[in-house]
Amino acid sequence: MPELPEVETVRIGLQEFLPSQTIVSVKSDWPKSLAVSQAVAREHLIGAKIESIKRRGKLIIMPLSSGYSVLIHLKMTGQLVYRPSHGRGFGGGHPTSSLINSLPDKSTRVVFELSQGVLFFNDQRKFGWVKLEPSAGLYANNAFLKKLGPEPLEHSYTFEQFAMAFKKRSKTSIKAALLDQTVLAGVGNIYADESLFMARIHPLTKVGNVSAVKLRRLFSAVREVMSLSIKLGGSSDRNYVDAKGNKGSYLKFAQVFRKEGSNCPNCSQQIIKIRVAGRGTHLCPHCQKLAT
DNA sequence: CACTTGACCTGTCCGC
DNA sequence: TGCGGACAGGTCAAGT
Repeated sequence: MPELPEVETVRIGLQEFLPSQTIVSVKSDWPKSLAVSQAVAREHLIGAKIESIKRRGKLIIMPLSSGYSVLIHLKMTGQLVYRPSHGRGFGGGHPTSSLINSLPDKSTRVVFELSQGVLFFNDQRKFGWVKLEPSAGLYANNAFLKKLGPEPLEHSYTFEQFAMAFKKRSKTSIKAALLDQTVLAGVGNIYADESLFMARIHPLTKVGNVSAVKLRRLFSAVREVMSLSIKLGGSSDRNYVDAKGNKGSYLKFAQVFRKEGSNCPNCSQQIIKIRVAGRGTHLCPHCQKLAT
């Protein structure tokens, strides 16, 4: 479920509470969720201090004082929810409008007991994972990180980089290329569909058949759509919540995603759902014509 | 090599 | 109400 805007929203939430806290204990009941041996955990995880919360693509990275970093991938249904210890609320006197009432629950896979609270990693489908790797050379050594394409929201990211990466995928569909994390990092199914609609490109269009003008429009659309979603706290279908357990509201503003059967906001023809690159894909067949 | 498909899991929804 | 099958926002291994 979580794509770049959701993971960034989680990161922002964790950043508020976790840095400088010490990890007291870590427990897991599903080995694949916590891919860290007991010995390594004892040596480099327990007793270490969390220094900061970073994000790369859809991956959360927490550098520790031990010289190791905790890596967390939420995949489809992962949640990272922080609960402060008794007497240490979220502050401001506001009640926490959390949608998750009591934790742990039946999808809790990993529990991090911290010096001032508890961090829960919940994951209904068990696709997500927590790993621990040395911080030195992490971005060059980690198999996932070293293949990851550029961050689309970095100011330094240019259209030329974007176009260059797509050029190498000229025979595949534009949607498959957008979802390819080695082309650019962080786009998933929701933002692929929304970006392609905004750029008026049919998802099945071969990359090589997308005009320069439309490719430039797509570059802007990806950044616009994901920036807006971060402002709105991401997209919540049924699983996604942020670090406090709150849902995001982006889907209220979605133009085509899960809108099949309703009218296109641009031309009022019916939005349809098809299958592209093995994924449910939403588009307006009138606004997004297949270029050949 | 580029590209596509199935597997990893649980839960929900839809049609019979 | 019960049951089978399709499907769900991600990524990797294995296939063509």
